[in-house]
Amino acid sequence: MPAYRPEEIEKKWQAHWKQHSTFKAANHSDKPKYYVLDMFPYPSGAGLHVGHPLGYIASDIVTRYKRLRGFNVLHPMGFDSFGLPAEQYAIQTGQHPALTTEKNIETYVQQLSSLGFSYDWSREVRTSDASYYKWTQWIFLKLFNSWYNLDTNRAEPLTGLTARFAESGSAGIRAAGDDGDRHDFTAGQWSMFSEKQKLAAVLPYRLAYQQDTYVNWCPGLGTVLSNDEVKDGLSERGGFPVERRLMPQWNLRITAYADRLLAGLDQLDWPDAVKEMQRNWIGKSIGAEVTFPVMAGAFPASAGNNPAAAGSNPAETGNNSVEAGSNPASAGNNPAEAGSSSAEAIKVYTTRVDTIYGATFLVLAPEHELVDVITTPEQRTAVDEYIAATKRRSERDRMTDVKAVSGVFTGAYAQNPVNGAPVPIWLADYVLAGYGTGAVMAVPSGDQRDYLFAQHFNLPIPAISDAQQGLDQQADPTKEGHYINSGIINGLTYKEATQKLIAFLEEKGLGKGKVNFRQRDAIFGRQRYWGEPIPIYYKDGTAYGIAESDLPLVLPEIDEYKPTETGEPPLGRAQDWLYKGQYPYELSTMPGWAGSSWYYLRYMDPTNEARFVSEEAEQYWGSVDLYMGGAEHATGHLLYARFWYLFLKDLGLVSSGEPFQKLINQGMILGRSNFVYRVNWVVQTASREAFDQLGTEQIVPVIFASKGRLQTLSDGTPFLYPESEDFLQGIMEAFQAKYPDLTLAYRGITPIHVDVSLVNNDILDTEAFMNWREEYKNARFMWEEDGGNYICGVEIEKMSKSKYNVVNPNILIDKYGADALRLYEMFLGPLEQYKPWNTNGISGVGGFLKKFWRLFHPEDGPLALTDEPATPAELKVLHRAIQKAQEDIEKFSFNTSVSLFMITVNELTALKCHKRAILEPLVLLVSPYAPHLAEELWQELGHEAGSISHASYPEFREEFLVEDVVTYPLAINGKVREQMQFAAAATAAEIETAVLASDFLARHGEGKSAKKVIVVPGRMVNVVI
RNA sequence: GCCGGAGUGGUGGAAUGGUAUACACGAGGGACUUAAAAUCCCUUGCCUUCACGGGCUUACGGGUUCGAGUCCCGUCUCCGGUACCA
Repeated sequence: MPAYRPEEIEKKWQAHWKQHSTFKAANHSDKPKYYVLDMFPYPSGAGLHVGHPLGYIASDIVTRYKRLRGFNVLHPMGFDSFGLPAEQYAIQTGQHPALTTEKNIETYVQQLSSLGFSYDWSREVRTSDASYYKWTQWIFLKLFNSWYNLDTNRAEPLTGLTARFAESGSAGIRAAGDDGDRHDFTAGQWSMFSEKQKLAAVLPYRLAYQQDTYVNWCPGLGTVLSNDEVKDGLSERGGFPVERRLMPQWNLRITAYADRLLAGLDQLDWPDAVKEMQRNWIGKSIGAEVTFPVMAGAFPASAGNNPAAAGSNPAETGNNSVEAGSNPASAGNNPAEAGSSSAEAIKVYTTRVDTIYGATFLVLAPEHELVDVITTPEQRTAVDEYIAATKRRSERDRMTDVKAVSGVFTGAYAQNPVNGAPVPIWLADYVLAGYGTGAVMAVPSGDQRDYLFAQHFNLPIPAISDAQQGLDQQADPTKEGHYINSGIINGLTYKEATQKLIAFLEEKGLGKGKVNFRQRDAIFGRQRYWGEPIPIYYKDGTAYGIAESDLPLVLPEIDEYKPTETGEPPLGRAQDWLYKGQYPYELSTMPGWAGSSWYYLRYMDPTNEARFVSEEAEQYWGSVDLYMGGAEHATGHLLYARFWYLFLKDLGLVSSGEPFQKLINQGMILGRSNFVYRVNWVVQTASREAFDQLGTEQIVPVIFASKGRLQTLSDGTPFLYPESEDFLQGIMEAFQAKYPDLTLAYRGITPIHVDVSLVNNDILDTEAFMNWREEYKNARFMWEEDGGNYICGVEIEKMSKSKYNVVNPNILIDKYGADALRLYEMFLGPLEQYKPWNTNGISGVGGFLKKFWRLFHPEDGPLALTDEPATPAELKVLHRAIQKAQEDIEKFSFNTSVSLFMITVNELTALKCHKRAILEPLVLLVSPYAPHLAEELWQELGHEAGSISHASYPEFREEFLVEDVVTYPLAINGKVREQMQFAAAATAAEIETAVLASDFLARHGEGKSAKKVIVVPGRMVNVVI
């Protein structure tokens, strides 16, 4: 083969690999194992753009490198093939989502194959295949039939729990979850329960449980969404508004694992950013739960509509008062006498129990269950109105409107448990029903939100610490100093006070230390069609798991993919879809993250029909050694997958501690958008008649101004240079001549995205542009003043179809080859960094590949290598390359490896080296990056076809790098002035003597003498004067 | 606000505390060619000088050090995440 022809050799080797299953991995081997995993894609209709393969290329390089280093590597690929877009498309077109999905997967497989990835395709999984989701459903049933025992700190089968119920009732059982949902019973009562009652009693213990839950309901999509599927109050897919709604939902008790998910992060080799995001998401906080008893009876201060209006107005004692008397109890009407304790009590959660003496009011979430009970008749109307108003405000409003203070007084008072002071109870939507107890003790001097609230409603803001400052301006949450106005903790420090208060509250039974998590249980149902059916049926209104032997529960065919007329999920349309012919199935399906939470396990043993993965395969492959994927999955997929893994581990079904040992987030490749600048016109008619006469013809000239014709204001508004406006004058005059009844006026410039394929080096192909859009076919251009080109504007944005900046890898592969594309994507910059795409640079790596080829095929002739022994200079080039290529790949620095290869080839070209002894090892070095080229050359070198994939990496030998002579930079006070050569063996003292003996100082020392000489052996010499 | 990360030529970027700007793109000049493509050679951080050379430069201001793009303190800007979380 003469010249380098990627289009020929790449097809040849891709076919060879496929035919010979070159990359098939065995589940048994004497070699050490290595598992390289890519986050599997959702097969969208748009196919891959150049940004998608970045991570796949990097992981493929590691895979091929590890094979050369003697590992048995598992490197699979599959498809996360359940999902919303296929279903939305199905609703519009009636086409079954399975068909679109199948078609899209075909495109993906074709695109991935054309990049030369070394996947073991025999292990491909698809989450929408019944043979796969059978096991997703099976894991769900395991969750359904398990509970979390806090005494053993792990999940256990439900059978153990019911056995304990039968023996000793519910007493003494500590289970993860909310005890408030459960009821106490004795063994005797349990034995008297009906089956239905037993199941109802067990339900709140299950790890997969059904409960009325506040959900993110998205009317636009007709389904609920998880928190990580909602961005800024809109659905991530489609951008529809999302609202809060109370609905019965399936949940997974991920909160049982919060502590273990948090602790496990410490051992993982993951990016700090991702670990930190997971920590924040789990949101562990250590604090205390404190009980404030509600005061019963008509309370004098509640006579008015607002406590501030009543005679005992606490605010009158001063917003900034530091007197103990700022407590309403000391005001005129002493409520402590009027009210006595009632049966009700409000539990608050606080991380700052030390500030409790500064708690001058309580705030409940509007959804709090006691609101109805405690609201006084006088306040009833105001409270009802406030609750209604809160409901009307969508989640979105609440988020964009954070600063606005709103709230309402309930008329009720509670008693501060540490000093008996009555504190008014308010409602406000800044308190969230879903966190802590849904109630807070407000400490306006220590918390800014409480401060703003107190200020707005004129409530007192007493200081509680001698270190607090600026309370007339804002809250001061300091933990420094000593407490004041604080009863039993006066004079104490933060630590002392916290301990003393918790002890005091625990003794009185009014509080206890408590750990809280921000994380909620994961809502597991979606009211959609294209997902795994939840394997639950209903008998007499009670949920039962279907028998494992009846799995998979196959997704039924339906006529339309929309909700039913009665508002049930699409599965409600399925005809005769009943368990055992009589019991209705659960109609919601699993969320998108169900199938992706365990797919990496299925790859280990993808066709096993008896088990989700065989014990042997699971134990052989263990956990994933390298997981490559996008940072957008930091708190979704990566958390859920860890949760499922810990659960499976509790049941003894998997053997490692964590599923993904090392994680790398490849950075996003951004698009480089091009803009043209259209001149805007306004046409004014003299009369209505003049306008009517025009008809429909296009009369406004379409003019585009080149970038050099524009200036941009600091806010980004573009406008024409005045001299360029003269250009428009002629056009306006010509227009005037043609349409005397009309006037044409210039009204600024609008930048418009232009397809990047019509642009080269920011120069617009104006011919192609005019053919691009019908309305541009008569466009005129204001060229650059000098060159006569049309220069486009540039912006770096996310790649997307609507911005016309998507670059299709297929086109680049056709033009430059897959090896060039692989190299170029790696060459762009550090893997983890966000970086813009610029197709222009690819010619550089294209040139490199040709040069590399010419080392073997001089003048693009036939293979012509000599068997001459290599010179020291050539060996040095080779072994430096071996050393550095290894180092770079081990630290995932692929961009520097590519430039290393370029330097190496440049140097060998300069040395006119065509020696087998040098070039054969070089083929191995390059093979992970440019596998097709390497295969071709390897075969030409006389090796068996395809054998390079399992050859051995060349061995680095230090001795070839040893130099006899080292060139040292000589510096004066850190500034390099000259170079000098020394024998490699020279000692620091010898070098110092030689430098001082030379005329170096005389020439650069400004007549001063050396104070000190620093010699760094092998590095440099610095003379201090 | 809080938590991460990043600021180096016209551009993407390189640099275990030790010669800043490797490698590549782009640009300019030249060779080959009827021409173009392809290929090859030279120049290319800024200022100064006919030249040799000299000075300056890693967002900005300080500091540590014989020596700082790299470490420390402060400021600014950009990107990502997250938030009435009590």
